[in-house]
Amino acid sequence: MSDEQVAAPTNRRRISQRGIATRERILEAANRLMLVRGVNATTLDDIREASQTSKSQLYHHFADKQELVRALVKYRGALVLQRERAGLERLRSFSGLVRWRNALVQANSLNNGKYGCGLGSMALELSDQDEQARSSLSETFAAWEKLISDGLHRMRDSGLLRQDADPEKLATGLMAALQGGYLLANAAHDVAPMGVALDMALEHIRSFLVQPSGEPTP
Amino acid sequence: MSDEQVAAPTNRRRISQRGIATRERILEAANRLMLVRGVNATTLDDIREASQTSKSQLYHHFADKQELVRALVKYRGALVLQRERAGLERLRSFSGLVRWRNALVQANSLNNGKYGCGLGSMALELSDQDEQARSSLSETFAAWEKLISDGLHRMRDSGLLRQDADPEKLATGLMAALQGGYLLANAAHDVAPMGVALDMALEHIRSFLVQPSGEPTP
DNA sequence: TGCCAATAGGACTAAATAGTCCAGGAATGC
DNA sequence: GCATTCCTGGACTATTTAGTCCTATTGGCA
Repeated sequence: MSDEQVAAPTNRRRISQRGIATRERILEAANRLMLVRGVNATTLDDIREASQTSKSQLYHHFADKQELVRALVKYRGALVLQRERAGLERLRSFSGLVRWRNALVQANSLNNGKYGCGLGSMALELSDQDEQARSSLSETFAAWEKLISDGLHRMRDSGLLRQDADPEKLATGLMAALQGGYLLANAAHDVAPMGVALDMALEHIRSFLVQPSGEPTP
Repeated sequence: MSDEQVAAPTNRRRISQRGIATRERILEAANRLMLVRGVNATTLDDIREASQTSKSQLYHHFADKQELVRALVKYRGALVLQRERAGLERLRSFSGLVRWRNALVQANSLNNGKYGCGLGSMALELSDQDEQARSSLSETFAAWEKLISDGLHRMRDSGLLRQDADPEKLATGLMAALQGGYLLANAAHDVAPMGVALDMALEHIRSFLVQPSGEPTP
């Protein structure tokens, strides 16, 4: 309930609390439905019903479906970044990365690998269909990677990582492993490949530690 | 023209060459269109037009759109495996992996990262929508990974890889890096992240070489 | 309190799209 | 070469779905 700004409207009209709440309800419903069914397979009537609103409200808050989808891209991006910021902004050690990895794997295992990453699935579905959505998603991925690479920079600055470690490339590799892991887990309906993929990326990062220590990643 | 069996029909009816050719033409058009627009965003009329066929032919060869999509999943899977078999079945050295990586990156760079992997994009779009398609895709991924892990087994047996290398896990990690790389490249419309992701996976494999040798991956 | 814009409800329209049907032409087996 | 089955063309229907419109209600503000 602390994320009202996540759904902040962009227009200049006078706007009431009730209107904001409705808009939020629509986005929340779209988020839920489109995560499991995909964007194109979700109809506006589905969203209308799930959000307990009406057609006119949908079109009052969003010009058309495309604009709703674009708003959803931003909405989801803000949610993911909010969540990830919480988990990554104090990252200072390798074990912190392991905890981060475990949290993601555990969350995904709750639904047996289904649905995957909300951003990744939109990325494949929309990238070749809506340039604006694509670039918005691309920015979100970049911001997400930056959260990781910032942490790796801190680790390098504090002498944990060798100087020849490249935080940006390591972050990109980790993100690819994460997204690829989501994808394979989704296809297999089994979280295992996601764990394997993330472990590979973590091992790679570990190889840049100044003094390799600790157990192999679990 | 050596891939007629790729589109082999499954029914028991008497079937003519002409019928096979039409079916093939439909699948080929569906393949092309759905790669760039996605499955759900491609209509049967699009396919009818692109394949120079008629509605009745579509429904003569496929019960409905879902069955066409399922056939496409198999068709694409067969094409990918055919291509990958050619590139992987003689894999015996680390430099062979590097060549394989370069070929994939180069192919993807031709369209600036767009469209991604035909299997990966279907996986995210269909996995939560059509259980049959999902399991078919999952099998194809497994077969693809096996091509890789078989090669890694050969490398381990010949003493190139250390005994503690786990070919199956390494193959899963490599596949995740590949799919995640495709996804990020598609979102960014830039092939670079795909290269970084594959390099990470290759470095990881290289760390299991008995005597690390050669230049860093390009 | 009363005005006015924002919000809500929901029937309705238009367009897109999946799916059906039938009649005629082409292969194939006997 | 004839009958049977497959194959093709395209008009047609039914359904789904995006998008519109009109009326009623609510809430903020002078």
